[in-house]
Amino acid sequence: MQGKPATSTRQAIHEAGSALFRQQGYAKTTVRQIAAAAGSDPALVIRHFKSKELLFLETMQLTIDDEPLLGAPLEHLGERLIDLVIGIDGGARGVFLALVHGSNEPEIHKRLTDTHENVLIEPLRRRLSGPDADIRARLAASVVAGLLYSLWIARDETLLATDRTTLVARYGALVQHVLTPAA
Amino acid sequence: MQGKPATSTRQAIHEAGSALFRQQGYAKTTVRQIAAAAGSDPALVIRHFKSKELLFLETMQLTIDDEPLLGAPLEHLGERLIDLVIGIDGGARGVFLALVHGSNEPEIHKRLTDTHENVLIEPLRRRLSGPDADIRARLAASVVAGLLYSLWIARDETLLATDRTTLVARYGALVQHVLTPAA
DNA sequence: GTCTATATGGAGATAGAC
DNA sequence: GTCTATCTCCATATAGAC
Repeated sequence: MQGKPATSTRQAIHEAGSALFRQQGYAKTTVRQIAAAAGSDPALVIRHFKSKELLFLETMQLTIDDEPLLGAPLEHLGERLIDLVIGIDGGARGVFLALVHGSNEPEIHKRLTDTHENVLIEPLRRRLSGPDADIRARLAASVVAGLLYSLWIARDETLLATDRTTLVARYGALVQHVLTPAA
Repeated sequence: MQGKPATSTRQAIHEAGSALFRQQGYAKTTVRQIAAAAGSDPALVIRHFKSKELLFLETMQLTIDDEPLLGAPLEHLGERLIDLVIGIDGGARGVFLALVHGSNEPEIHKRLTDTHENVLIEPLRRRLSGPDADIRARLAASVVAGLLYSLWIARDETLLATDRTTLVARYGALVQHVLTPAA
């Protein structure tokens, strides 16, 4: 593995790190494992990314595709968001869990907080108006995060086995309820 | 520290471990730190508790005082629960966070799942009736967990700074909404 | 850019004298 | 029951030859 161009090695490390962090989390993943999985060695990992933590922060990023939310009618925003969130693929779920489990580390915690703000709160707030738009967006984000907590962190087997349509309808109605300003 | 009775040493280790796990989490707390804080040594920690993990599981336990919930009128259950949960003291909060952060470890994850079931879901289900009592209790537990997530895990500064009464009223109404059977 | 070898500093757990 | 000394294993990160 000597003649490999730099960009390839860097990318191989990036991909190996991303996969291992998602599967095992920050603490249990070692620089040696990443190097082995990338067909490289520990020194290269550090040389390319400065430290294990920086590699983690570079690979563990979550974004959301706004469009389904921006395009949805206001009165179906709750259902739409829950549908989006339940449909999140395994990769993004791994990133979320890695951030949560690793958030003992201050830098990782900061990333988790920013992600909560950018992925959940901000897209909602953009669709709301009125004096308490901000607090309503934050409360709704809490409710959505609660579902993620139950499904992925605590792993409530009953909810995991519940029909998706039911969950979207019932939980979505709840989110809708916080989003709607008091009459 | 030679003449100390066994029960004292054991208890000192128990207390030191409990405090350190709550403050620093599982991964960052070492057996050596626990021993030092207890005025003892690493060998005694293992001798008394078999392993670091078993000491963690023995010290990191959460329970809830049911009475305020059992005594509350059904139509104020939501508010009552949110009031209870927001008032949780720093010690219990530390235990919760240690369980969440440590839940990469299978045994710790099991403890977190059990705690979710026993502390949130079960007390609610006991107050509900009807065919979908179970699912309503689980959805309500999700909503409550969402608040814990926002306040303690993601640490939404705006929500943390929000007046307790407002939070109890608004978020409690939401919980109440899931708890109430569809008309 | 790459990789071998190593520096440096821990960790959890155990053996065995007191 | 207690503690000293140590075993064994592993980590992140770096130095320096190619």
